[in-house]
Amino acid sequence: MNLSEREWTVLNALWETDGAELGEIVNKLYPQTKWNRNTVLTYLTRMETKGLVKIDKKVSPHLYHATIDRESCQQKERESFLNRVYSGSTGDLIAAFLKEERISQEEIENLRQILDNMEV
Amino acid sequence: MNLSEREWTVLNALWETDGAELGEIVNKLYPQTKWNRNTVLTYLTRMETKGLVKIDKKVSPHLYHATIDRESCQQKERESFLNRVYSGSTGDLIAAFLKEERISQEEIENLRQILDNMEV
DNA sequence: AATTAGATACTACAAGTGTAGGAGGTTTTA
DNA sequence: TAAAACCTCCTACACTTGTAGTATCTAATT
Repeated sequence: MNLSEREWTVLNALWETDGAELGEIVNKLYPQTKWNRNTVLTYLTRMETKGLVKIDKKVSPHLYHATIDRESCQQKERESFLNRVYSGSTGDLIAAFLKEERISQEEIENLRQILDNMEV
Repeated sequence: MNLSEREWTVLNALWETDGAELGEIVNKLYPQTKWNRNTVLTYLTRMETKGLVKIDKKVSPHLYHATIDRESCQQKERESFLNRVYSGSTGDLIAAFLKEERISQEEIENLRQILDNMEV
C-alpha cells in the first residue's frame, strides 16, 4: 500500500497525536494545508476504508487513530523511493542527500559513527 | 510537477535511451511492468500534454524524448520525500538508509570521504 | 429548553489514472 | 503487391482523488 502525499500529511498528524478528535486534527493541519474540515473528514473516512485509519465510534466526538506505525511506512517509502529515483543505489542516494541538504555538525558526527560501526 | 510512480518508470526508460521508438520503450518496460503497448502509448501522450515528454513526429516511427533531466527530477523528489517522510530531517533520513539498506565497502569509504570534506 | 457550535453522514462532481480495444495508416517482408 | 507486423489515433470506462456542500445530529452554553 503506497501512501499518497495527502495520506502522509494526515498520518503525520495522527502519529503526533494518536487518538485525536476531528477538530484537533483539522486545526493541526490547517496552517500547512488550508484544508476544509469536511475535506479532512473525507480523507479520514476514505483512509478507514483502506485500513490506514481506525475510527473509534464508541465515543463522541469520534477518535481517529493511525493503524500503521510510522517506522514501517518510512521503511516502505524508502524502498520505493530508492528504486524509483535512484534505481536501487543507496550509495548514490545518500551521496545526493549529503551534498544537497543542510546537515548540522552533530549530525555529521553521528553519521560518521554509524559508518564506523558498519566497517567490517 | 510531482511525478507519479508510472511517470518515473517511463522517464527512467526514456533517460536510458533518449529518443527511443515506441517498440523499444515497450520492450524495455515489459519485463518489470507487463504494460500493454497502448497503455505505454497513453502514458507517453498524456505526459506530452503535461510537458514531460517531447514527441518527434517528423519521423516515423515517432521518437520519444524526456524533456526534463534526471538530476532535477531527483532533486525535487528528494525534497518532497525528505519533508513528507522525515519531516525535513536529513540526518534521520540518511541514518535510516545507512542502517537498513545494503551498502558496499567502497560506498562506505566514498561516503566517509564526502563527510570528511564537509567538516568545517 | 432553546440556541449555537461543532461533528458526522451522505452526496456530488470534475479531473486524473490505469488499462486497454478497435480502426485505420505505414513499413517491411514474403 | 498482398499479407503481416507495427504504429498512431480515438475512444472508453471504471476507479481514485481533490474538494467540498447540505442536512442532520449531538453536546455545550445561555
